[in-house]
Amino acid sequence: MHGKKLSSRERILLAATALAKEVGPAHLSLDAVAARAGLSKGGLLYRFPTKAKLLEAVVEEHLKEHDKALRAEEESRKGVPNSIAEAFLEVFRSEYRHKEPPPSGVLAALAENPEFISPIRRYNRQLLDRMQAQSNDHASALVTFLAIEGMRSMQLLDCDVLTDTERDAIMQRLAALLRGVGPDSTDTGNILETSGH
Amino acid sequence: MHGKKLSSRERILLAATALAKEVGPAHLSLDAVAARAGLSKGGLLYRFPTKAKLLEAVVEEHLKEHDKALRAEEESRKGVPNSIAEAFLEVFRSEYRHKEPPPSGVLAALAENPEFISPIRRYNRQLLDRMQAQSNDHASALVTFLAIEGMRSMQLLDCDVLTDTERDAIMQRLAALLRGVGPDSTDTGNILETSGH
DNA sequence: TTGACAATACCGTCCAGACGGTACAGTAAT
DNA sequence: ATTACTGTACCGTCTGGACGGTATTGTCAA
Repeated sequence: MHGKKLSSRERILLAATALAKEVGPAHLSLDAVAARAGLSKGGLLYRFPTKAKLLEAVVEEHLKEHDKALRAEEESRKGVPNSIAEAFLEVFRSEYRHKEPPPSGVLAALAENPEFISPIRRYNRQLLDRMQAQSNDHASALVTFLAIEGMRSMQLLDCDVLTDTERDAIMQRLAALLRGVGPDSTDTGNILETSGH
Repeated sequence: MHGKKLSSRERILLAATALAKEVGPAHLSLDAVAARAGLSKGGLLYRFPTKAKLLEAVVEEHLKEHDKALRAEEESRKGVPNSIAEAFLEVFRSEYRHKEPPPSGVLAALAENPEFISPIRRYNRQLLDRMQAQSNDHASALVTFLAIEGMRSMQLLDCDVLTDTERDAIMQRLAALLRGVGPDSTDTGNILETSGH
């Protein structure tokens, strides 16, 4: 197991996320975060001088972590068409397999001030651009992105209704979409070969 | 224009939703709702004895409205395969065309207490069951549901990154999926294995 | 017809507690 | 000396909600 000792910054960020889920995003208090992270309120405010800074860091950290995982998956697929969309799918699959909890801290940030999630908006837009730039079927890439965002959002909003079977079926169908199987695959059966222009 | 005479209940619910968006879901206060709805706090508390009851009503109202729109679309498609998924898609399209604001009140309810959205979870589960019960291609219905939920969630989370062109492309692709365009839709189990050739 | 009462739909005030943030003195390790 | 805190005390503000009062309308028996 990862019996690592965490930095206080990490402990604070984890505590914030855990508490946001437990008490509801609107009731995340600095006192509670400090207590949960195992330090005093003074110590917490030493690291993050305001609640806003703390929540910004929560969002930033989430983004950094997700990007790291995505780049890693991308690396192992260089050159393959739709590699980014496939990597995105795989990251979600992996998150799910490892039962990673939803980033409820992000929800707390949003609840506090909707502006706090604009880094995520920027990131997602860039991601979408990169996806489409190396895809020969924009619509499929888009649908994949959206369906996965849908699953992620459902988890984030504590509103997941899918069975494991359904989730598997979806992921398989998305993988098929990305490989060009599906509508008009009969007359464009050479997608894989003609991808490199 | 429309009828002007709204009941105080309606005014309150609308005020709550509008304010949740303006001040951030976590900062929705009874005082502000009362002021916006044009009555006193006492009056508000007369209609909704607690904040919890108010937020429950917000969620319930949202669900009722959505269900009404969905049933109407369904009605005009009786018997057609995938009619529910198609109706679901059409409801979203219509919401978007009419620029209906996202149900930010629901977000305030979630921020206050994640339990408040469990009616939505139940509703979505039932909807999914109904969708699949009259579909011959479960995976397509699921993907449609998810992609639309994805778009809806992005709007709700103030995180929409799609251009109008992209949204159109997605909806067209989803419509095609639902019509069963493409290869046989009976068994998609081993598509992955047969893709490399 | 009238007087008594009751239900509906609020208004205005007050308050205990929670929360974000400040201030500051002290400590232990580097 | 600096960094990274701890611990306590405190302040101003906001907020949910309780409470008592009020205006209007309706009901119904005498």
